[in-house]
Amino acid sequence: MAQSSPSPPPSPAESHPSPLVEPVSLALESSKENQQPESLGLGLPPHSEGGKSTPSLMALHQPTTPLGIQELVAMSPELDTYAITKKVKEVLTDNNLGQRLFGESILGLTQGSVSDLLSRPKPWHKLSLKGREPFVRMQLWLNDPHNVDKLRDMKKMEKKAYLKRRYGLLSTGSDSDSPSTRSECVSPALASLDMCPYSQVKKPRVVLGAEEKEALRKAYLLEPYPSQNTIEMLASQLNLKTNTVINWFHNYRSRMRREVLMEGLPDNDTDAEHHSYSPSVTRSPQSDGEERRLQQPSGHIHSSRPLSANAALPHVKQEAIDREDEGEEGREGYMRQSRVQCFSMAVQFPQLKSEHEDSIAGCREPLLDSGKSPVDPVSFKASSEPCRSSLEVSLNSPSAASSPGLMMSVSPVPSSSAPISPSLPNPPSTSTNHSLDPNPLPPFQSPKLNRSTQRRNEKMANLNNIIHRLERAANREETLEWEF
DNA sequence: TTGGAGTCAATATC
DNA sequence: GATATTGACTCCAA
Repeated sequence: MAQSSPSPPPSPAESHPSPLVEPVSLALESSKENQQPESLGLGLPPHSEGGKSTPSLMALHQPTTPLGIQELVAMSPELDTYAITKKVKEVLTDNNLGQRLFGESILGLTQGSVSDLLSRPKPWHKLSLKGREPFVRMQLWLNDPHNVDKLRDMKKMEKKAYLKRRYGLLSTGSDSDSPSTRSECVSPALASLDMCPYSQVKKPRVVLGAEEKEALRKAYLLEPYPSQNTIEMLASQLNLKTNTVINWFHNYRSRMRREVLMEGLPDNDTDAEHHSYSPSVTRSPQSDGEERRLQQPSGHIHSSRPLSANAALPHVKQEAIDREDEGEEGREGYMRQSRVQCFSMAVQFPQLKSEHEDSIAGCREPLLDSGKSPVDPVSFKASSEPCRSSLEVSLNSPSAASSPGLMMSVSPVPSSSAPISPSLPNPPSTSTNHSLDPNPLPPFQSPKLNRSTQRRNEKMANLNNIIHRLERAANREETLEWEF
């Protein structure tokens, strides 16, 4: 915090992420001095509420507003999170203002969170109320004509405070606003010297090695939702705590899900092509919602009842479209298409199976190349879910050739979880046996789109490979040994 | 109890 | 030094 006692955040009652990061009262406060009502609104899109001020916005114009940010969020019309983050980044960059300052002063978030938000904003409709809060704050801030000035002032004050602290002009205990203060205190060096009270509570951060991550990714490909048993085995094989493995799976699912949400964004400067989530290096084409809906109702997509292709695909398409979120036609349409395409490819799999009974070795390679192109985690649940409870995974490190030393023995249940329908109508611009072809599409798109498509297809191929293997195992009741 | 969402904060990278 | 990544954590809902 730049100020030792910034004015209280708009909603004192609600949770602030950290005592260290208390936002100033942002635009709410600014309304006291700049009574420019139209500039303080949330930037209502024309379609929302007829473009008129909502009660929340009206309240914003009153300095004594009793409304907290949560109320504002609850009453806020849909905001374009991408546009907001884009604009915020622009303003911050143009004015040489850092994410940390902005986050702590305006959003009440730490730098890492701000970075995350700015580079990977979720669509508004995918956000919880709490998740929308920062975007409302950003919008309010953007609408404040003096936003930059205020932030600059804070920057100056923060610098002053820092210098004072640094040169002992201020008692060290008097302000805890700067993260640097704390980080100094908890630096490993100090911690190890027991010079800091925090050292007694702070655990050293676990840093997973590349091999461990790789192994976890591969395990994830097999079981995105591993059983306790699997987790424990993974943990012991990798010499990690079970909690670490659990956390890793949580985080990975969550982050992959978010990557999926980013898929098909319009070409703002957070172009989906350019900020892929590193753990996966690539992204997945399906969303969480899709994942769930595909495994839902009467079961899974892997119905044991043979479905006619012609019946299945339109149904799936319709379902995907029906449940797809309203609005954002461009993005969503794009995502929709890829999801449907991916799904339809997945359902085609049984057909492929017969064509590639002996292709396990061949299939393995793309799977193992997960650093390059892991399968869509999100969609994977849909595909793997039926097998989930039936996958017995055992790890035998010594026998594995690759470095993490992991081997899984997969013993799926018999065919109740098995395959779906055979041939489906081919999605446009894909070939009939594309699922094992890493680059099935002709380069008919722009280089950027083409790369994206290729990547997506690789992922689809991987997904199908996995499904293929699971299906085979299920059908043959055989045990597959999956090498890591 | 489990999983998703959101976040912190240490660390890595630019 | 600023930003990105990521393991860990809290909260909440099912």
